[in-house]
Amino acid sequence: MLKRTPLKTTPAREQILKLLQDATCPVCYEDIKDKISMDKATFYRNIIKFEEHGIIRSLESNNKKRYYELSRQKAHAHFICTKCNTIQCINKNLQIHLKGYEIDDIVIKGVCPICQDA
Amino acid sequence: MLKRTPLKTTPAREQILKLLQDATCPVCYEDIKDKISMDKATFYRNIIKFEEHGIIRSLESNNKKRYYELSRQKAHAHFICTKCNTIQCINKNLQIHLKGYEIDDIVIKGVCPICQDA
DNA sequence: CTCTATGCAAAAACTTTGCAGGGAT
DNA sequence: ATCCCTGCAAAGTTTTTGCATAGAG
Repeated sequence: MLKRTPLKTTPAREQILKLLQDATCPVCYEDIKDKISMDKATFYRNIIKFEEHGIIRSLESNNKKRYYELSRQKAHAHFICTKCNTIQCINKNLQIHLKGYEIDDIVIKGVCPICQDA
Repeated sequence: MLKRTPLKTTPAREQILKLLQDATCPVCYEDIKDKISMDKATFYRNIIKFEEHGIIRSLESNNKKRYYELSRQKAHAHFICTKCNTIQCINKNLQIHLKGYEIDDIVIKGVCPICQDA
């Protein structure tokens, strides 16, 4: 992934990308900070670089945090539970067209089945 | 709006609700701070109360800010431009069903026509 | 060897909280 | 008279920046 960009390959970058690769849903810094060995400044600086080069996409939950995923994954919608703040990927094909608008992501907000039971 | 709740009617609350009523799209604190005469703590505390009582809904743009609108308005989708961070209301009827999920809002992210030209 | 990347600490941006005083019912 | 509401200042949370050093190509 890095080879196609001017970004140098470093242990920090490999760690971040490996974790994103293994993740089944978008993750935020807090989710992975114990699994990586680098300063938060390094993490965020690399995240910015990755976004600039289209390696990852980001979205924000309603808990103030920003979540990241590899953009290599096929474009898909996301469901954010406003109770537990988890983000799930929706693989159902949702076609939405808005004349003149470029659509990059669809975020559905609501309450997930688990939180509805509680 | 306030009469149906245990919340007392105060000048601060009336100002906030009036501004939300006049707004054509969701607004954040910064958008209206010059148009209201109250401390930001009062603003945010009232926002929280309004949400608790279902008077308003909120959503976050990708600029860290939270945006608010009256929930009295018919439910509708929102388009967030990731370039200029504006939020527009989409009145087109988008029906999305996800078994077991309660859907409260649909947020479409992308690039608006104006930013595409630039 | 050069320029990019990193760590640490401090700052920034937005929102929340503590506390004492004021106001609605 | 009782609680709810408000302003001010300070703290909290997540992300960003400055600066000196380390490391990749």
